[in-house]
Amino acid sequence: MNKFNSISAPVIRRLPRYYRFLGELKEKGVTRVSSKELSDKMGFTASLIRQDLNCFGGFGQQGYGYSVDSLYNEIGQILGLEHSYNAILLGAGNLGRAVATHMSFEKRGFRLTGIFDIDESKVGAVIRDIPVSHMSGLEKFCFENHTDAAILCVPKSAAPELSEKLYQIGIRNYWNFSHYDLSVDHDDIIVENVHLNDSLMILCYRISAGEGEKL
Amino acid sequence: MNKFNSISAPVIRRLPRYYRFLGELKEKGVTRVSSKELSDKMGFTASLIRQDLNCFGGFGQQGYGYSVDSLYNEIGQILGLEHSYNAILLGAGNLGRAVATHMSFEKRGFRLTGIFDIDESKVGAVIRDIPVSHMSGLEKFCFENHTDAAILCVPKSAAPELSEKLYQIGIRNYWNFSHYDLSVDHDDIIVENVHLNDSLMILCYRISAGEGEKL
DNA sequence: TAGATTGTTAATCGATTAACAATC
DNA sequence: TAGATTGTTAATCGATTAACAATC
Repeated sequence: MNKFNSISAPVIRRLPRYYRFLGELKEKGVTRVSSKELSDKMGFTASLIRQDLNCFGGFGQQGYGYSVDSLYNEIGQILGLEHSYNAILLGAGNLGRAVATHMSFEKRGFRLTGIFDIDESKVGAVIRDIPVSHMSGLEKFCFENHTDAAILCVPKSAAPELSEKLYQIGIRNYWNFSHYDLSVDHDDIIVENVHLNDSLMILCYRISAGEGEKL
Repeated sequence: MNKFNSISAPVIRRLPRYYRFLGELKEKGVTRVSSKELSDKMGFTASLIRQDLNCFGGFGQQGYGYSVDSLYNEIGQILGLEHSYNAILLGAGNLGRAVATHMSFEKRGFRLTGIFDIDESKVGAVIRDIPVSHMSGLEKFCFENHTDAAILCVPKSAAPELSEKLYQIGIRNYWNFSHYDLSVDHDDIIVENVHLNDSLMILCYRISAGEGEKL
């Protein structure tokens, strides 16, 4: 419950995109940028960009534009990337392993502290310096190691029971790759869903509908 | 360019969710459902549900509700899941392998026909009955095998050049896991993005902002 | 028939765009 | 100073919700 509480969802969803484009400009050595230039690059209107950025404060300078470097940093701060939230991964199958090895958690405000699977044959394998533990040790682990968030890479069938367990343990933040809708059971949790099936079906729809525009 | 051309993006993005919940009801043996019941389950208002479904036709029956089975089938049809679009996977790293092994392409309107990687050491490996080919054979493959869509699981740095090549070959539909913005270069393509970094940063923001509501 | 629930129109709400005064 | 570009208010647009007549 801080000062950003009232920021609307569409604005928040655009922040990572700003962050990405500003990062690219930064790498190229660009030091200043106007909302008009960002607009051309990113495909948002300049007006929208100014509105969005102004939700958080006047980062620009009239007649000049925005400093790429400081705007990049500001957005990083707004996103909270300086945090280091402890996250555990549930499910060390293909998807879980890919997520564990593929993501730069440290650059996104997280730290991967534990990996759990129910399959004995996976226990002991080491992914990114972290050994896979058996699910039975989950409770003890969370008791001994403060855990901020859980990454759910388990099959849909395993999700209801597991998520209830995680909730009982006290975890309230979830990055959810399972196709189960966590928010059905509790409404005092934060869930960010990655529904790959849904995404693929939307692509299918758009191809089928012969639609060429962006969605 | 068909009759669904005018359906708005928010409606389309909700369709897979309807499909998912109706599938669950179907499995449970439920045969009819009212917009009110769906509303309670899914967290959309009953009004929104009726509006959404009516974009595509009057599937319901006044005083009765909707037939779970036929509504499920209708939405499947609207999504175009009966298609079998040929898709190739570019990049056989952790993420690519996870996507290849994890997804039920056939249930979502696709068929995985080829896997390509630039890394010689990955060539020859077999993922889901499909051998990984070297990227150099991409053009020939697409020439000989009709290809509808490309799944991009390559690093951001490789994406601009590769996507340009794919565009030249004639591919216009993309499921994009790379962090590169494909739509920057061409606007006559369909891109469905899965930006895992963005998703993780949004979770970080929401935890940091202490926001408990759904986004 | 009476009750229930849709399909659909109208009202509201919120997000985006346009415009422009402030100011660097 | 003059030109450029922001911050911010007002106008527009679109999506969601509410209401209710149609009808099963």
